[in-house]
Amino acid sequence: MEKDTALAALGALAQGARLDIFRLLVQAGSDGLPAGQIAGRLGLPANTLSFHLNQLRHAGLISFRRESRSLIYAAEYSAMNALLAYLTENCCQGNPGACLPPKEMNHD
Amino acid sequence: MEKDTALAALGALAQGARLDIFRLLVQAGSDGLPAGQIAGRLGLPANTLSFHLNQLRHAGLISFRRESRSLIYAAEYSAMNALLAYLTENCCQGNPGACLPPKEMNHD
DNA sequence: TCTATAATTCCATTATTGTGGAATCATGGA
DNA sequence: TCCATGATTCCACAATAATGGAATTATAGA
Repeated sequence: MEKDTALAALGALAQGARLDIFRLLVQAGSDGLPAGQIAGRLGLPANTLSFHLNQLRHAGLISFRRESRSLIYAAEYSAMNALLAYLTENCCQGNPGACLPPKEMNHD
Repeated sequence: MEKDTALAALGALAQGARLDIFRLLVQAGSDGLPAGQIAGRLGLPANTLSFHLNQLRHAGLISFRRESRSLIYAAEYSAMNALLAYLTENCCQGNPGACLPPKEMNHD
């Protein structure tokens, strides 16, 4: 991942309303949520929400699709995972056991 | 993790110089690096570096210890890991297989 | 085509943040 | 005690970001 991409993503997440929006979408899964529903759940004015959705979108953290009159936003998990990887890259002089939490196997 | 803590950490990382500093320390491991060496490697004026180290420290992402005339800074891995966990909390309606990368076992 | 709804864009105001020069503090050695 | 070194704090200026009112665009139904 490029540094600029990571910076854009971190900058997008470093704001209360946007962090809430992003986590809401992360939790919602790939079905996503229409803008109006996000505004309702978080109590944000439509234009303010729109501004923040744009920031998240430009940072590559969310995407949207139109469904009739609604725009449905969803988290971009690949961007999120790339960011997490960037932060921990080459940690501890290449000995990640020293700092990363023990990973578990998937159970599926 | 508290939202405010996550916001502080993200805000601290959402800046070019600080992202470089933090990643340098993550890579350096728990031995850490003296401020002067960080300044040298990243080409930052001492006072500017000091300002950024303070931001990272207040966000809980790094800590320091004195060793003679040097202050040695080191990444706080627990804070980093808590942040990563916060971002992915309850993802995909509790079905993380849908968005998180497959975890592997440690080999040690 | 007229109206209602969902959402966005434009704009001005306010607040926050980053930067580096100069002064200061802390430590250790002569 | 005096000096050199490593680092921080103080301060003012410049740049960037967040907010919400009003106007605008897109879609669908009567």
